[in-house]
Amino acid sequence: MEPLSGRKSLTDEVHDRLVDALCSGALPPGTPLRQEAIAEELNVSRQPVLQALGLLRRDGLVEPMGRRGYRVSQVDANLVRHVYDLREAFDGLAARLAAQSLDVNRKSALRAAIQQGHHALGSGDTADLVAADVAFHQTIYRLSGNPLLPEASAAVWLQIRRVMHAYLQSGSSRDPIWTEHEAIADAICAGDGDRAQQLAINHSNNAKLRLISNMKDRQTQTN
Amino acid sequence: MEPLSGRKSLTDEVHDRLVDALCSGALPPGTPLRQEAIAEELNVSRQPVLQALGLLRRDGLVEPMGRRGYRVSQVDANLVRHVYDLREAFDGLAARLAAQSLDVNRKSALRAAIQQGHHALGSGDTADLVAADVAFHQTIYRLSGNPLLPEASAAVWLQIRRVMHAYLQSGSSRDPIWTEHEAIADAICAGDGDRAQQLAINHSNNAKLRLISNMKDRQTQTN
DNA sequence: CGCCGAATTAGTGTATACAGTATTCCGTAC
DNA sequence: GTACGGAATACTGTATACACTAATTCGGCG
Repeated sequence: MEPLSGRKSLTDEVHDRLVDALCSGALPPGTPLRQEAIAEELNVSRQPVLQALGLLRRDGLVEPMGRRGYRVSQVDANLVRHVYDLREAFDGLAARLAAQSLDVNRKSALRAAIQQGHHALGSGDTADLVAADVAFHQTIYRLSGNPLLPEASAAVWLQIRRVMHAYLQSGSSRDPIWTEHEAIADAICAGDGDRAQQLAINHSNNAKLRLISNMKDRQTQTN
Repeated sequence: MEPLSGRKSLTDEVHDRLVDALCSGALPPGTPLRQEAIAEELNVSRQPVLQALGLLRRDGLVEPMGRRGYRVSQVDANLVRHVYDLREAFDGLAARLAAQSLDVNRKSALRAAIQQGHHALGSGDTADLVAADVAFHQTIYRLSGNPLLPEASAAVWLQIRRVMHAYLQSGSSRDPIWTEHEAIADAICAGDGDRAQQLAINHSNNAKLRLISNMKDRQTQTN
């Protein structure tokens, strides 16, 4: 039996809740965050909130404003570029390793993830779409067999969630993402590490370009 | 003027102190860690220690043992492989970006780092050698212009510090490292992104092989 | 002598209390 | 009317106190 360590600490729960709020746009960039208000909102003491905010600061989602509380950090095209440069490295590595792995049921795992993606495409719910995308890539990470990969990329993926949510919600095209996903999955199942890596890199690059272009459109739109 | 925010929190200071102790081998793998003892040792309350241990858990340097405290996490060849697979991705990206950057004084920065390395080689102190190696690669990270890179790779580099310290202390050859460093620096200064990336990848790969072989030697030696 | 179960203990995570500091606000001088 | 300086304020971060839980010990029973 596994140790059944499902009982998370309040700090982690607060962290998760804040992450969800930040990535879904419920707390847009610039929003001030005060520990006491959050603690009251979640019915916990300030202590777990303090720690969760410290983690979010490390994740780059939040920045301290002097001694006068925290603030949701801004997102600009430069940040997106840096985030996706890192993602390119993570995804490339993961795809290559996953293709080289000899996990027998990797095909079924990838197929299930793609299935979830098509389901989300059908529902059209933005949150579902983001969740399915994240799940697909986390699946590859898991198949890579490198247990450090998810943790190392966690902060980057939080930023990706935030940016992707805004992108998808703006009503941009959603299909190319999942056709690219299928190509990556095929290469992994075929055991072609080089091709999988290259496709993953291209996928990240395409996403980056789509996002930045979309951001500029939205920016000029609001001017 | 910069905000002069040099005054770090106690949590961060405790974290740094523990990191040093873990990476220098003062707290070898398996050592149990109790919050109260650490707090007393450092003359702080248990609160910053609790938070620092939480960070170390995320970094993978420490693991909780039930409700009976923490323990310094183990190091084995598999972990080293995973750590260096990730390092390969980080270093490759950083070297490529640094070569493409147009920072005018990157040459002097790299030269200074190599200078520090030669100085450490002369002194022969293990801690200095590790510090110089870390500083060299952090310099490349900084030159890459990607501000997320240091934070994203932080946990991996803590593991590297730990492993490298043990390796260098075992009296293994130290020169090849710095000749490889010079080659990487040359490629970056020449603006050859592809070559810099490939050299960085090879460097990481060589280090991985050296480390794993050394670990196996030491293991059979102690049997 | 070994095994089971209650009492003890050791150690964490959370809540509350405290202290300190940057920011704000306001009164005063110029 | 504006600039300066000091008091008030609004936060954070740290220390202490509390609660709870799993491991350990020890006594009774088979």
